[in-house]
Amino acid sequence: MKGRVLVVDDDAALAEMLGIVLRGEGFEPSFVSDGDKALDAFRDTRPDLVLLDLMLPGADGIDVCRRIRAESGVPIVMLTAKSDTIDVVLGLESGADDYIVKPFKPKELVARVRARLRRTDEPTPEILQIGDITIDVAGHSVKRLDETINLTPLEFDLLVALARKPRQVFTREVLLEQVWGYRHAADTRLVNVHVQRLRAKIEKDPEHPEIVVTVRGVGYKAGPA
Amino acid sequence: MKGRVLVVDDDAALAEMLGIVLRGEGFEPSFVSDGDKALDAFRDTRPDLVLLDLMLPGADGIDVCRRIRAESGVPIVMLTAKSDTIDVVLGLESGADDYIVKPFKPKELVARVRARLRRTDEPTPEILQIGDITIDVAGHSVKRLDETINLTPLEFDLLVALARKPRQVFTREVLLEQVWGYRHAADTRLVNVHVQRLRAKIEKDPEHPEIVVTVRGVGYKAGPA
DNA sequence: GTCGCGGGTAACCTTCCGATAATCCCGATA
DNA sequence: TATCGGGATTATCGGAAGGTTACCCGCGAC
Repeated sequence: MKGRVLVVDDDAALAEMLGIVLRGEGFEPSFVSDGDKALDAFRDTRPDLVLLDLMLPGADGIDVCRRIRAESGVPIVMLTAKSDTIDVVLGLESGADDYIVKPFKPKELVARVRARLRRTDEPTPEILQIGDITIDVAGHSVKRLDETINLTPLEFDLLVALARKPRQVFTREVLLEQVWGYRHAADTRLVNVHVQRLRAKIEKDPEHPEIVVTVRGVGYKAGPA
Repeated sequence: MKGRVLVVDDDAALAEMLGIVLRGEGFEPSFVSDGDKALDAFRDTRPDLVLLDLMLPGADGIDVCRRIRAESGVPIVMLTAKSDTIDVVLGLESGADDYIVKPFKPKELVARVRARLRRTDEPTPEILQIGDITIDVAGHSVKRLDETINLTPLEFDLLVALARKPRQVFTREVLLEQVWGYRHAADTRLVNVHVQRLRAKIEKDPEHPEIVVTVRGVGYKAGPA
């Protein structure tokens, strides 16, 4: 079973206890005490599960939870000081999968961690990033800085095809084959039309595209440079 | 101690014996003989432990085990006809917690069942939250801000299936398989109707759904964005 | 029996999307 | 500046996808 667990908590004594318990059960814990550093730590360690204290210095637990959830579907278990209903609701709304009220029995914690890990045999959801556009492939959702953008199925597929290999140029023929499934298409101008529609929705300034860029004489690519 | 035990076995004589033994020890057994019906029975009875025969008509034991494990951390004890190593390995890999080789002594079975139940420090109450809808899976209850909403079993299963992976899109085919158990269904419009009925009950404004959202050309998902 | 309820089937309506085609724009080159 | 080619833009139409409603069937309660 996978076992990397990131513990985000500023209580040193508690963190030490968690370390002993988790290691004893075969997990590999890593630790960070500051909310602001949690996201960096998450990116570095890519844990299989996050244990997150609600009360933190720096960014608070709910904020951290949302940020992690924005870029990963990793299981998140919240630690809360008391059974405050509001906290619980907020925690779940912000994307946590479970919560444990302090004080808790080590066995209970381990049981919940195991339970969460068991149902995460799927790889973490695929999130693509181009400029300030974020794409959640499994959720078929596209955002610019938390602002949801509505794309048609075709527009979405087109964007994903480009974004999966950023900076690589795709000819119209290749796009027609990958996105439309047309082989040996004669007329490729169809691509132009849909690139245009896509730009109208996702570009800040459609006159000067930064997400889907034209490479004259060749085709299109995602991102600059 | 909790004691609901679901027995999945097609051997009527064995099932009867198990029933007598389990009842005699204070458990509440329920029975299903067909692998295909096991998952439905599991969802209906919400047992505290599952006794699962490896050889079954319909879906086989390993398949059933995986499906149950996909939606619950309930302890699963396998019954195997002979000490076939491959079967044992497969069984444990598919998520079973223990196995017993037939023929076995009733006392041994009871001992293992007790051991497994002891180790289940109360199953984590699975609470799902989508918008202002709260779902208590074990309690089969759905609320909007302390207001109880009455759902039919099918509607409930549909909602839970979606809510277990918020923001992830499910195609109608997948929903038909997960919720209805239909495999390779031809006509998927059935899903539309029940999504519609579900929305009428749980959405504040069914015209503009926020809990169960359509993703055109793909399917449905729980929650926004 | 019959009443009510849950669930499946089907018909109809509405909305939306994607392909085609026609036109415009712009930059490069002579 | 005239011309040409590649790309951008816009309008329109047919069809597909989803929503909505009505009806039917089966089953359990009474």
